[in-house]
Amino acid sequence: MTKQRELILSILKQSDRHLTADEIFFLAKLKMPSIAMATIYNNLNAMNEAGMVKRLHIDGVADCFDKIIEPHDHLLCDRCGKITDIHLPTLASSIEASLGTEIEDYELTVHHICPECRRAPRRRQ
Amino acid sequence: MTKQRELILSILKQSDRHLTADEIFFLAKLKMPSIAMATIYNNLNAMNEAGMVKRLHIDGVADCFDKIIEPHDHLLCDRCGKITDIHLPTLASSIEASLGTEIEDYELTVHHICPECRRAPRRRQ
DNA sequence: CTTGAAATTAGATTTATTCTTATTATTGCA
DNA sequence: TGCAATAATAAGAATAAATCTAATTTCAAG
Repeated sequence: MTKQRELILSILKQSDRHLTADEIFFLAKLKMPSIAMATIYNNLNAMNEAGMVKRLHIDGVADCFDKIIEPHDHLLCDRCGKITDIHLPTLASSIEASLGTEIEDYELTVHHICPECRRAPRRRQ
Repeated sequence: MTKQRELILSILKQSDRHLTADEIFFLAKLKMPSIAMATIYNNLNAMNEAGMVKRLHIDGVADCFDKIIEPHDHLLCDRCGKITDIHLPTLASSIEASLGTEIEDYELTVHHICPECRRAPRRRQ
């Protein structure tokens, strides 16, 4: 565990949002000005492989990276773009039951219009 | 509905796979050599917005485009990368029930190891 | 203190996608 | 039919995310 990796991980852990590589790069540079973008990607990719973080693709946005606390899915508001974590604990097993076969993992992004946007519609900033 | 759009749509409809913009471009050029890549993207994006086709992001691969017949999800083999369509008709309503709110749509990619790969393991080609 | 392995840096490169501008096709209307 | 207005396309330049390369640095072990 290098200093750089520790830094990247702590940035992710301290954030309550999903960060892009670019945002992580910016935040990391504040504490370690010499850090390179390649290091960000090297570490994020390695940690993604190792299951320590999760790469997250949301349409029309650069890939984000998510700290892993417990398995969860994402709820995306199609109006404002806000992403909320959701927990659907029974989903994996119900997918397995439907398919009749064991699964490794899944990625689920649910689209909806969040309550705020229902009241006061507004395009994605 | 322009000739180009018709062509792109027919290519998608005739395919049993998910095609990348590049593959569509190649196939379209066979029938209409003057067609430009920008036209492929313009039309795919427009049709994606209109809900006629669906942009599909699979990790590590260029975005694919899927004809829309009926709502379905995708089963990805983590070994060979093969994508299979799956149908989980009750999922949307069970997500709605879990969340207690109406949803617009969802995207689900299930990861597994396909039967062939279980027998004779092999990396993604 | 050396050595060697592993990680990092810096920046060039790649590649999917979008943008721009000029051109072409299509439509509505006189 | 002719002509203006509109929309779509073509071609290729531009962009930006992500990866790769090669040189440098770090760090642990002897």
